Amino acid sequence: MEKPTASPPDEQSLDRHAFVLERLSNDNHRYTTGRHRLVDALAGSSKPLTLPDIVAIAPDLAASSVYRNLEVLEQCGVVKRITSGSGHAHFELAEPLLSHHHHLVCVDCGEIEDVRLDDEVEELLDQHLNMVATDASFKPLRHNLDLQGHCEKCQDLL
Amino acid sequence: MEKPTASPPDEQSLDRHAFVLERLSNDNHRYTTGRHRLVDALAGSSKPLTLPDIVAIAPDLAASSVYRNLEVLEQCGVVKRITSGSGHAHFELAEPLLSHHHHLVCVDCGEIEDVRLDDEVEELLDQHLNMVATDASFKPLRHNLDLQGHCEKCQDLL
DNA sequence: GCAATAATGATAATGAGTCTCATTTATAAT
DNA sequence: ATTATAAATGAGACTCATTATCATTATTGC
Repeated sequence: MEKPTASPPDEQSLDRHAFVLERLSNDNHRYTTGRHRLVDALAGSSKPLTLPDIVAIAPDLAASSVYRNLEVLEQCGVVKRITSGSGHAHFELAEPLLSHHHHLVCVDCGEIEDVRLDDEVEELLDQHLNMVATDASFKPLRHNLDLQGHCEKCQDLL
Repeated sequence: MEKPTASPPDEQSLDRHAFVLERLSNDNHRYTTGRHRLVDALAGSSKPLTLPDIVAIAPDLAASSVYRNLEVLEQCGVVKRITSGSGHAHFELAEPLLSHHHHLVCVDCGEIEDVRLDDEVEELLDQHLNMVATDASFKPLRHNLDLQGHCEKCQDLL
């Protein structure tokens, strides 16, 4: 066989997998097919996914392995965990793989959507956050900003 | 006896309790001594508290009742729940009782501290968030912003 | 005071996430 | 290639924060 991959490896996914491989290797981890599939599932979605979402997309992945791998990938900086409180955590690709953005969190159904802010706003925000962090002797790593409210779907259900 | 309260009821706490009473009454709930104690515990701390924190401060409160009352108070808009992912949720008084602020979340020990941003930054942020929400047909209720990093205490442990 | 109703608290139940461990798979060395 | 070494897998047991249950107790309206 030549290359009967289900999804043709476009340039983007090549870059992505190269990046993931490097991050994993740096920490003496292997880029197994299970992890590959997990990354593909996350990359294939425009929204952050829960564990049931992931298993629904890739039913042959074992839940326990997915949880373990999400943790490994999170520590390597490949995956970001979003804990909005209601039930399951959500997961998405981390910042170098997905550009910096924030979330619209629906308080009704728990779904999460991505949004991006203007660079100038983001920059101003960062400056001020660094200021207040310094005042508190706090060493900042990253910031999270989310907007809670009602998503379009849940507004219709009224 | 006249007024042998442990903490003398200053003006602030009178206001606070009047506010809580109104919010509870509006929803046909009673402002019992247990709920009073819970509000006092939250009001007496400069940081958001976990359930173990609360029970440590007021050991005569039953955990199950505290959880139940936190939920009731949350729905009445008196308490705000903060879920940072690591173990216990944190709780603090909600916005009308505590001025608008954000959080420094320590990724090592999980402690949460309050920070306030300049009004102008906050306003600009709100404007932009409303804009992107409108674009996504999303009805915003509130925003959360937190800075993750290492708190002063945990930096010393290196 | 006397219903009617809500709150309490001890305990059981839930469920998302983690741990275990025997088996499988991938890397490294010879 | 073959083996030796180490990591990954997957099924299920387990944890533990949070919720639900329910009999008892407290509070409010009449």
